[in-house]
Amino acid sequence: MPKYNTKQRKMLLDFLAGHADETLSGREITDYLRDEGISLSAVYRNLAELEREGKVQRVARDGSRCAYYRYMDADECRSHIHLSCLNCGKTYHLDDTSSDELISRVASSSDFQIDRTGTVIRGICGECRKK
Amino acid sequence: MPKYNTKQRKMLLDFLAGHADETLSGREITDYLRDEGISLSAVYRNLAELEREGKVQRVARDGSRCAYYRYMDADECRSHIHLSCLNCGKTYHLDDTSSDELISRVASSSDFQIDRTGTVIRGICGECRKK
DNA sequence: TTGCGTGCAAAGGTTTTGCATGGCA
DNA sequence: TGCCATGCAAAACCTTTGCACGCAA
Repeated sequence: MPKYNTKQRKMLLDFLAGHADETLSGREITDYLRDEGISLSAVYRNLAELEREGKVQRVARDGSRCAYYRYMDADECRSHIHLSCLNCGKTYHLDDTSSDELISRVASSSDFQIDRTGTVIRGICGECRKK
Repeated sequence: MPKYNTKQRKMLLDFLAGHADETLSGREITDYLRDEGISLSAVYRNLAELEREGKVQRVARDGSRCAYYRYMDADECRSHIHLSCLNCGKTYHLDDTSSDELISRVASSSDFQIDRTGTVIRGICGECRKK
């Protein structure tokens, strides 16, 4: 938990809040915000801090070399499983009932306890499939 | 597809076959095999080739900066979903029936088409939970 | 013998870190 | 004012690439 609420931290949180459910790299975030006055290292340090606080989730994309960050603005994100579109990068939420069902089904058939917040199911979303 | 079957490629395939269902980084693999005579770049080049051939899957682990590689020795790996233990790193296989069910359930409740081979569900396996 | 694959070293890209400075409390 | 967080640059790290040599066919 930081002691000072700096202008950089504010602008980063602002930006992330406006881009919830998207996954962005440190580079991408900095590119968006550089003009407003934040350095690459400040972005990384703040993201690391936010991750520790549980407000940001660091996710890995298979093809890519760098890490991506996802903002979790509400507690709702902690209770259900996330679906990430391989095409557009957007995050979708599997509703609680389905999440519960999925978890208990896997638990009973394979003796495996799914990590709710940690797993990201990959695939193609309905939007992208239409195209 | 390579033209020559070099000693390095053979030893890599041998090693991977003996470590199926584990996820290993390029560095780790090289550390195991360096004494037998293979360089880091040869490991990476062969892994890239094997990935193109579909024999190796490159997976990203959330915490880590580097890529991990998983050997898929049989076609069975292409039909079902994988479960990866966050504690021991081992890969488990969700049986076909459960995989199908899971996929169709998510498809109908969220209009989301799961990528069978691409998604890795994270959690804790039965073995590790006992401890 | 031919030319592909290797080893080495250097380059490339991402993330972290050290240190002096500036800004929040 | 005190000291935390920033910016900059350098370092650390993983991966890719260029080039000359060695080895598989």
